[in-house]
Parts: sequence; structure tokens; C-alpha cells
Amino acid sequence: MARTTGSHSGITGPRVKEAALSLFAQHGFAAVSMRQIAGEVGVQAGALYNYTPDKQSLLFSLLKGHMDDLLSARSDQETPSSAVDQLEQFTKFHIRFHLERPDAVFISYMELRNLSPENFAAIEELRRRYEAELENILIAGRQTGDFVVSDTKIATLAIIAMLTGVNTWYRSGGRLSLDEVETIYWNMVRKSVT
Amino acid sequence: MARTTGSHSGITGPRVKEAALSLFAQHGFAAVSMRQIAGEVGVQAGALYNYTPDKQSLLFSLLKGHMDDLLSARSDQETPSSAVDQLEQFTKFHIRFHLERPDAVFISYMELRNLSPENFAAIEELRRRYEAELENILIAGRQTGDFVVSDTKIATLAIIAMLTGVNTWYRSGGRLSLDEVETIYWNMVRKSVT
DNA sequence: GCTTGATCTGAACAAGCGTTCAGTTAACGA
DNA sequence: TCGTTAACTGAACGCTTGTTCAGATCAAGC
Repeated sequence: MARTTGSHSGITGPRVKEAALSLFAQHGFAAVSMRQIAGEVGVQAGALYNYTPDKQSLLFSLLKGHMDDLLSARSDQETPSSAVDQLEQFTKFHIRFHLERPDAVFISYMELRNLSPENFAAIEELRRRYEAELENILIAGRQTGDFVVSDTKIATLAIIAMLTGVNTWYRSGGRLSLDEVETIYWNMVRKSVT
Repeated sequence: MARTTGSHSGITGPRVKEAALSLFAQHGFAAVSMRQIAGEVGVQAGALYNYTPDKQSLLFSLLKGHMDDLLSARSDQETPSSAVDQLEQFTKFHIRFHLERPDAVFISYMELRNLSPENFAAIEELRRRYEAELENILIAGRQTGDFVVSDTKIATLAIIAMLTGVNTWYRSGGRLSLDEVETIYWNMVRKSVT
């Protein structure tokens, strides 16, 4: 057994993923070559295959990691008691989490079609699980009379689309602070379901 | 002058665009080869260059055509007098127009990064012009007291993101009719700004 | 029926693709 | 200090890419 401490594998591995994430987000999965990724890491293309069996698996590991992070961060939060507070928490959590990792969000929406069917199904399952979090809030709030929603499934998708849309225009250091953005969107979300 | 009537150019040209639109939407611009497009049309790859100077221009012509159609269809409508009616008209127009051409909508959002800088700027200008239509409605409605909106620019982007999100899940023949979808979204939009 | 020229074929071009692998390098445990 | 082996290089593999172009095809105008 050689090269435990001081080995590059613990460094190069993450760097491969970072480079792939950034390049896939910029140019798209199909438009990025393994040689480009290797160049970004400062290594030859062949070396990448110490860290991924192939290009497709590299993409999947990025999307899977992103969804795992999302669900894990979400479940780390404690649940407020009222449905309205839960919705506010969800709204602000979603905006903040997604704005913190725009590249991962971008490829998670854009590169699903480049996944093999099994890999695609795995990601979709995680996405459904996340969406269910929001829908359950809407269902509970409707039952208590806090919300007026004709179709909770569609309202869920509409809200998530609206919130994720922040990523298309928000730039930190711009006209609005993150807090202001959260407040504006929360007001719109709240009103749309009450 | 030969081959005016009966010429294939009036037929093959549109077929190239249709095939390209469909394939780009399915697999992405970078993942589709000129030979695939040609195969779909029933022609050799070289023949495509009678209809486009290169692959990049083909993509641009699709996006440009889509945005022109959008603005033209929008301006064909007559303007209701009240801001609320205008917003309802815009909401339903947007949903219907976008659901009618999901492929064009998809690549218009996904393949912008594959445009050259000048082509990108041209498309962005058209998009801004469309978004201004909605923002002007919100501005007018706020002035009359019909709407309560803290930031019209963000509200514009939020609403458009929400509406365009329909394309990710709506399938005709599904649980909901187009009319029902329009109503549900219109209710959410209306409430979110009042 | 002949000429014309738009339309298309089929082969070719250089470049780049994902992936493999024998061989080199160098850090670790002993 | 030495042997081991993870990490990496560099070249090669067969294949695909966008694009070009000389030549074949064939409907239309005279």
C-alpha cells in the first residue's frame, strides 16, 4: 500500500468533478471533451479514467451528488409548526440553495437527456421526492384553510419553476441583495396560494 | 432558370429546419450531427449546405424564427382596456403559444450558449422586447392601483418563469385540458400581483 | 429535344472524439 | 534504502465530426 498521505488521488478526484461541472454548465455535456476537462485539471485525458469509468458516469455522479446535497440540506432544517411558516421556509431555502450552486442547477435541468435510462430514473426519483416536500406543505395548508389551491400538484410545479427561475438573472453584487430577492419572491408565492 | 415549380428547394428547406428543430430539442445542438439531420430529411449531408451556410446559422435561424413568431403573434392581439384584462390575456397567450411549440421553446432556452456573441445578442434583444410587454402591463396596473408589485422587473421574470414551466410537465390528453391549465395559472398569477 | 442550372450524391479532408494501455514516475511502508 | 504500487503520461485505436467539391441528375424554359 503506497501513497495514502500525500497521494494526489484525494485532490485530483474532486478537481475532476469541479472542472467537469463548470465546463458542462458553460458549454454543455456533449460539447465538452475529456481532453478539455483534463486540461483544466492539468493532467492528461487518460488520467481521468482513474476517477470515472466513463464520461456518462461522470455526468451522473454530478447530478446525483447535487440531488443528494439538496435533499440532505433540506432535511437538516427543523419544521416550523404552521403551514405558512413552512412555505416561507421552503421558499427561502430553495432560492438560497439554488443560487449558491448555479452550475449544478443548470446541468441538472439541461443534461437530463444525456443520462442513460436507469440513471435518468434515479435522478427523477430524487426530484420527485423534493417536489413532494413542497406539495405536502400545500396540502396541509389547504386542509387547515391557510391556502387556497385548486390543484396542489400544479401549484407545486408552478412555484418551483418560478423560484428556480431566479438563477437565470440573479447575480450577486447586483441591484438586489439575496435577502431582498427572498422577500420579493416570498410575497409573490404567499399571495399566489392564499 | 430551371426548377422553379416542382423544385425541391421549397420542400427540402423547411424539412431541414423541422428535422433540425426536432433533433436539437431531443439530443441537444452539440450532440446532433449534420448527417443525422440529413438522414431525417432523406438526403446526404452535403445537400444541407444548400440551405444553411453552416450548423451554427441553422441553429440561429431556428431561434430567430421562433422569437419573430412570438412577437408577431403577440402583436396580432388587440389590447384590452384594463390592466387586469391585459394580464389575463398575456398569461393565457403565453401558455398557449408556448405549449404549441415545445421543441422551439426548449432549444430557445437551452441552446443560447451555442450561439455566437452577435447571434446571442440578437436573440436576447427580442426576448427583452417580449418581457417588456409584460412589465408594461404590471407598471400600468400598479399605477392604477390594480396591482401591488414591489419590483416590476423581478415580478416579470418570476411570472414568465412560472408560465414557461408549464412546458416541462404538460402533455395534451393528460389529466387537465389546456383551458383548465390556463385558468389555474391565471388564478395564481392574478393573486401573486394583487 | 436541347440547354441550363438548381439540386443532390458520394467521396474526401483534416481534426477531434472517447477510451485503452504499456510504460514512466514518485511517494509511501518497511 | 529499497521494493511496491497508486498515479500519471503519451501514444495509439477506430470512429465521427463539420465542411468542401467535382461530378451526376433531372425538371423547366426555349
